[in-house]
Formats: sequence, C-alpha cells, structure tokens
Amino acid sequence: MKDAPKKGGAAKTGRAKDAAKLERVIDAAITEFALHGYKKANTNRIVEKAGISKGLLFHYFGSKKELYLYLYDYAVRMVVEEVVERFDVTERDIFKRWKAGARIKFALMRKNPMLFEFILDAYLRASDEVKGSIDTSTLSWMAWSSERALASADLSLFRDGVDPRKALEIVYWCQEGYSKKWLNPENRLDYYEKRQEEMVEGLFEYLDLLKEVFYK
Amino acid sequence: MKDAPKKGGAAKTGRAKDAAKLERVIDAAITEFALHGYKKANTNRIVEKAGISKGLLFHYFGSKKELYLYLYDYAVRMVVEEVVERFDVTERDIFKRWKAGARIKFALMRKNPMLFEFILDAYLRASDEVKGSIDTSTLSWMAWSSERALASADLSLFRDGVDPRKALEIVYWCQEGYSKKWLNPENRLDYYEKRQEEMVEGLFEYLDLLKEVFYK
DNA sequence: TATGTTATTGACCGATCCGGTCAACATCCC
DNA sequence: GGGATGTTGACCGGATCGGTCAATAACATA
Repeated sequence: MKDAPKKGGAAKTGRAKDAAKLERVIDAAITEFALHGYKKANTNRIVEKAGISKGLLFHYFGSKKELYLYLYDYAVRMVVEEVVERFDVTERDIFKRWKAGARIKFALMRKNPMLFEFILDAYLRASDEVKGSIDTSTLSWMAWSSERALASADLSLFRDGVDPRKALEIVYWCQEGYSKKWLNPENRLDYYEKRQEEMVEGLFEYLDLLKEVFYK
Repeated sequence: MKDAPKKGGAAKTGRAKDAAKLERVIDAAITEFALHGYKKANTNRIVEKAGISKGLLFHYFGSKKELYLYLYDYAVRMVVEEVVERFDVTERDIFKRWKAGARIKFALMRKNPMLFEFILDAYLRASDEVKGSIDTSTLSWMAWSSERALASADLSLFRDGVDPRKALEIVYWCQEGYSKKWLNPENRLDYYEKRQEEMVEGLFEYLDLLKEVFYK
C-alpha cells in the first residue's frame, strides 16, 4: 500500500483559497474532460488554460482521478439543483415546457458551456479507471430527463396526421442542431453572457415555427 | 536528406496484391482517422482491426502520412464519382432532391460508414503535418454540396408563414439527428446491407412528415 | 527437392508524451 | 526575522507510438 496518501475520497479542494482561481480550474478541466474523455484528457492543457502551475493542480486535487470525481460531483449537483428548482413539470404544452427547459439549459451552459457534454461523456464513455466511482443511476436519470423532457405531454394539441413521437424527436433534433450553430469554428461552444438572450430567442423562432406547423 | 526513400508521392499500394486485405486496411484506417483525427490515430489499432501485421501496413503505405493521403484521395474520388454520376440537380422539389441525396449518401456509407466523417475531419481539422498536402478546394465544395444541397429549390411550394431557410435547416438537422439513431451504443455507426433500406425508409417517414407540414 | 523471390510477421527501438513529485521560491501574517 | 501557507516548473519514470528489420512463410520456377 505504497500510495496511501492518495486514498482520501474527497478532493482536497479546501486548499484552494482563491475562489476565482478554483473556478478557472473547474472550467478548464470540465472542458478538457468533455472534449477528450477521461483517459485522453491532458492535465498540462488544463493547467495551461487555467493559468496555474501543474504543481498547484495536484496540490488542489491530488490526482487526475480525484479531479475527475470532484468535477463529476460538481456537475451533478449543479444540474440537479438548477433543474429541480426551476423546472415546471405541470405545464402540459410540450413547446412551453421545452422553452423553459432550454432556458435552464442555456443558463447552465453559461456557467460552463461544456457541462452537459461532460456529463454525457461521464455517462456514456466513463473509462474503467473511474467507472466504479461514479453513480450512473443519477446520471441516467439526468441524461434522459434533462435532454428530453417529454413525459405527460398533452398530445391532443397536435394536428391529425402528425405523429407526436416523431414531432417531438424533430424538435429535439432541432434544438441539438441549433446549438451547434453556436460552436466556434475549430472546436466547440463559446458564447458570452450578452449573447445568451440572442441564442435563446433564435432557438425560439424555430420552436415557434414547429409549433405552428405541428399544432392544430 | 536522410529519408529519401520515403519521399515518393503516391503510396506503394501496388504492393498489395490481395484486394480484400487492402480493403480491410482501408476500412479500418478510415474509421480510425475519422474517429481520432490524424495525429491521434493509432497505427496499432489499424493493423489490429484490419487483421494484418504492423510491418505489412508500412510495407504497403510507407508511413502514416502516406496512408492518410492515400485514403484522402480514395475518399474524394469515391464521393465525387458517386455524386456526380447520380445526383439530379434539375429536381426542384427540395424534398425529392433531399431523398435522392440521402440514398446516395447511405449507399456510400455502406462502402464505409465513416467515409463522411473522415472527409469532414480532413476538411475541418487536418493536422499541420498533412494540411499542406490536401486540396481543400475540392473538400470545401464537397463538404457543402454533399451535406446540404439546397441551391435552386422551388420556394413557392412552401406554405405562407413558413420561412424556407429555417425549414431547410430543420430538415438538415433531422437528417443528422436521425442518422445518429443508427449509431451503435459505444461509438459510431454500424449497420448492414440488409438494414439500409430500413434506414432509408425510416428517414423518409420524417421527411414526409416535414414536407406535409411545410408545404402548401 | 533445391533455389530464388515475394509476402508477412512481430519483437524491438528511440523519440515523445504525460501523470505525478519535489525542492525552491513567493507571499502574507505575527 | 520566522513560520506558515501558496505556488512554481524542471524533472522523473513509465507508457505510448511511428517506424524498422531480421527472420520466417508462401510461392514460383526448374
């Protein structure tokens, strides 16, 4: 048992006094893991992007694995809090519900644009090294309910001849496709606070169009 | 000039007498490059998947770079031939045109499911090592014309109040989203000859639905 | 069967990469 | 000054990966 000092479950984030710095690390690390997955994620890129030294990263988190697990916890807590707190499941007009969901999602993406990709990756592709330590039951719930909140929609609102299941899939695909328009040329998403409203409004134009043609 | 023997432009594929074996290598390599990009693509995985030894791969292609360039050439030729030969640009009903395009695309994907991802990656993310050697003008044409063949559509067919540009984007997103349903759980696409018709028909159901609600 | 030719193998090499360490330096407080 | 705490980045050892090459298999010719 030569690596005893590394066993502690919780990351030693208490050592990070500078909140802004910690946040930069979290952002950089979530993006890195989301982009490359656990195994191929590179701690050098993380510290470079976060603007700290390599030693400090390991001073904060102990190891790559502990860092990952900390982020996983952070991400889950963030989404659960936000969704549980804000999501109205009683709204039966699926388009209104969808819009509310999009608002929540975009708000979270402002905190970290890669948050959902990170969670999805943790759920779908977790490496063996971390697989045992993450709770997939919470993840599976999130992956579904946050991505497609379809249950208990009022299907009577749809026009005859329109299969609601297909229609909802189409709406889902559109939201996905629309989001991609906001990715930067090389790799992934980057948008800023001010453009969030623009982004939301843009999506809503498509949702309105679909609602118009799908509803009676 | 110590590496003179490696300079030859064309890969020494003439050495590959066994056509089936060569095909296996091409398939495996295209998939590998499409999945990981040039730099991170791993020749060990390629030979493993193709069922040949490492030595033979380099006997055929000389180097990773030459292999990549050969594949690039192969992919471009394949798409150009297929598209030029089969695509009817006179059809002005965008949905019919789209269906024809989807058929062509799926047929090509049967030859190699990762073909388009490979081409797209070559176009968007070519590494410095190979960037200079690929002709992006052809690629950019392909990337656009093969992915979204929108030009000269008859917009008068759309219902009033439906923005054709938005509608076409939606159709595009749906085709993308639908394709994803055919990916295998872990990573990417795998489907077999017999399921191709099923795949095409499934997509057409969505296209028909969209045509119905978008057209007058 | 003997001999030459070509196809194929996989252990191995050297360069590079990357998670993790640690001695040293900086900063702050008493 | 002196101790505690925060921070650095050169460095280590192991793993990875493109590429090599001596050895062997498979085949052809005679």
